[in-house]
Amino acid sequence: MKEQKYVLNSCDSFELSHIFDCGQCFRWNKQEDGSYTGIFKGNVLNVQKDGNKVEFKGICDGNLQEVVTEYFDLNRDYEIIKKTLSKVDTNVSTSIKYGSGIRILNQDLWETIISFIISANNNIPRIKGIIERLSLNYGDAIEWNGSKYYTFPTPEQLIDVKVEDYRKLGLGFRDVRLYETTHMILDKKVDLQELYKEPDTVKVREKLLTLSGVGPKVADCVLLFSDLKRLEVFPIDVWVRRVMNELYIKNEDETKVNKRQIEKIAQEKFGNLAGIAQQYLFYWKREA
DNA sequence: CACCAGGTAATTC
DNA sequence: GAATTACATGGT
Repeated sequence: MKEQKYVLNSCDSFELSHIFDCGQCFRWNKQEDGSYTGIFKGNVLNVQKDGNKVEFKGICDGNLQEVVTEYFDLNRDYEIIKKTLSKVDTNVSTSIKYGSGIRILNQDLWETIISFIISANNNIPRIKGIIERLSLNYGDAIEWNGSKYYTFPTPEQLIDVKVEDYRKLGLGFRDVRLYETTHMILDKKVDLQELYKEPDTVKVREKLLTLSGVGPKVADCVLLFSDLKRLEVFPIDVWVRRVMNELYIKNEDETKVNKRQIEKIAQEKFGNLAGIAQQYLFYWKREA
């Protein structure tokens, strides 16, 4: 673990607020100076944007440039993606202008699974609080700039944690799900390393769905937001259902809109970029 | 004091 | 099988 710094001199499609506030991640917090500090994959990092320059500094195990390139998916050309998606229609084009600096992160698979199990029927401030308490209690402390940060606990660090312990941390009814899924992964009933090797997204999805507390929505978020990175996946939550109904279906009662219908439209309009389109639409609708 | 929050699983029809 | 309901917790 060593202190490192890396500066990116040109960066199209990179806005801190778009990336960190679009609902894909829970451990990045805005600082008073406008920068963001976060903990991911055992690293503590502060990201500051100044004009067209992005400065990354923090404590990192490997080479910071490589770590950042991977995590922020910097080798993917979002300008081309935005150009393609903008052609779909004016609504999508508007949403892209609104969230022009969004990038979908390559987050740790295990952490993403647990985080989105916690997200079920929950709100973002509370989700963040629960994840912080989990990390504080069971993760490793990393000191940086006079503050302590806590890594997200590994499955092994949770091996002896009981359902009641989770309940005390304020997890609510998700306590059992977290316990069961942790042990399914520890026992390799679902082998996370194997998931990376499976090219068929449908099969990976089926495997994720066997985990406790993982339903269609959570599985899709994991496929899209983790380093499984399946950009064709289109998670449907209340916001996405709302915006898709408003734009394309126009049913009187959005809660009654058929999920298959939304998936079909998303596939037809956005194809293998559906997940990215979902993020622009979600961010646009939630912020507006 | 109802109602909601990036749903899921169990139950019921 | 599709539709309904319980599930903790903290904030309006």
